[in-house]
Amino acid sequence: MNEQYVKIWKTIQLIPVGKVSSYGQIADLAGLPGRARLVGKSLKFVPSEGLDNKPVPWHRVIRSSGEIAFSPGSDEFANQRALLIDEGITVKGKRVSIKEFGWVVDLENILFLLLDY
DNA sequence: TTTGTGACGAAAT
DNA sequence: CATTTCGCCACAA
Repeated sequence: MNEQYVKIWKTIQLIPVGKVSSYGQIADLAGLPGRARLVGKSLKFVPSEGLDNKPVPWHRVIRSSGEIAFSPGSDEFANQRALLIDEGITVKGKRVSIKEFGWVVDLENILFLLLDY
């Protein structure tokens, strides 16, 4: 099991319902600055059963530009979009309304309590 | 070993 | 806005 992936997944589990984070932010919070691409890669292997008996809300991770990473029209795109909307997050086209719901910057304040570095 | 490719990002143009 | 350029780096060919 890849150590870095686990750290990334654990960090993603800290994103509250109704909020989103970016690949880069997750990388930073996971202690892997500059490794946004690695986050994307890890999401490909997210355990569908979850981790530590908790789900890994991969759909709450989007680009720093505020857009969903998948190409509009793909099944993956439709899937993520639906999951976000189900949580009450508005998505226009491929753009998530960050202005309304914002990034999970507060994560930095509670991170040290939940993650062991 | 070199090269191309990513669920990326920031800055410059 | 959109495009380019460069940084990052695991992985496959």
